Amino acid sequence: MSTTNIVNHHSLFDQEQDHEIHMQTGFNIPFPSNMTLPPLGNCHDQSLKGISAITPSSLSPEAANFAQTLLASAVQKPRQFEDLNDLTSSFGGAGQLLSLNRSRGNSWAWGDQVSDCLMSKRSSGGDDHSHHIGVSSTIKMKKMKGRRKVREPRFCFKTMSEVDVLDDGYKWRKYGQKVVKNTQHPRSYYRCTQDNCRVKKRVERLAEDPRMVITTYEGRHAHSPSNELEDSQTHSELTNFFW
DNA sequence: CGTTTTTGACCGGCGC
DNA sequence: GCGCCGGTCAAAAACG
Repeated sequence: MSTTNIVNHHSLFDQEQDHEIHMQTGFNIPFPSNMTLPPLGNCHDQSLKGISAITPSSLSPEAANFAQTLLASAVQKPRQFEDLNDLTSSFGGAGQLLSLNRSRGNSWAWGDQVSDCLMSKRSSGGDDHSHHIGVSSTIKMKKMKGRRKVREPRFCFKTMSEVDVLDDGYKWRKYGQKVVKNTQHPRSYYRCTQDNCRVKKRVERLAEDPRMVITTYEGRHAHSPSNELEDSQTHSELTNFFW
């Protein structure tokens, strides 16, 4: 991952919006200066609706963190991305973040619209290889009875990678694996090992192209990644910028 | 021996 | 209401 030179990152937004984002998300959001607006990518995969990023190779931790931060921010502040149908950024180093794109509405970010997506998906019928991201808001329903459902913001991105689990700087514990219909590859479920951190992520391979990995994050970390990087100090300035 | 993975059971939502 | 399906639990196994 050595030197992911994300120098020159300047915000696409004005300072006021930057500040607002920072207030909302608690994150500083650096935007690469070479971001462009590619044509709108069409993803037929329902699970990719919402926000997704396409990467040609495995993500460097920095790039993955950037993707998380940026996308989480987009989930939080969908309106600010309204003008930007897509975002494209590229990284040097280990991984390249080709494009970040979102479909209108941030469908997967907000629970109200999830059902709509499900219905439209179901109605499409046929041999669509799409598979939805299930409604998982009923966490611990039995234990906490009268607790209201809370929809955590989530986002996903697609990566060309040989390894399933991308190193994003966080520690994850696998808690489940499931074979989803019409796919030959199982879907894995991970939870952040940090105490009191309920962030989950799921990893699966794209049925159409097994070389592609779809990583879906749900929730946002309320802590820094617990990396055991030896030279974390040298990268700390970069890391701190992200987190 | 503490932590993580594996894996079938279980649960709730949804369509029929 | 029933069955399918995806998500989670949890006990046992595997790991280091």
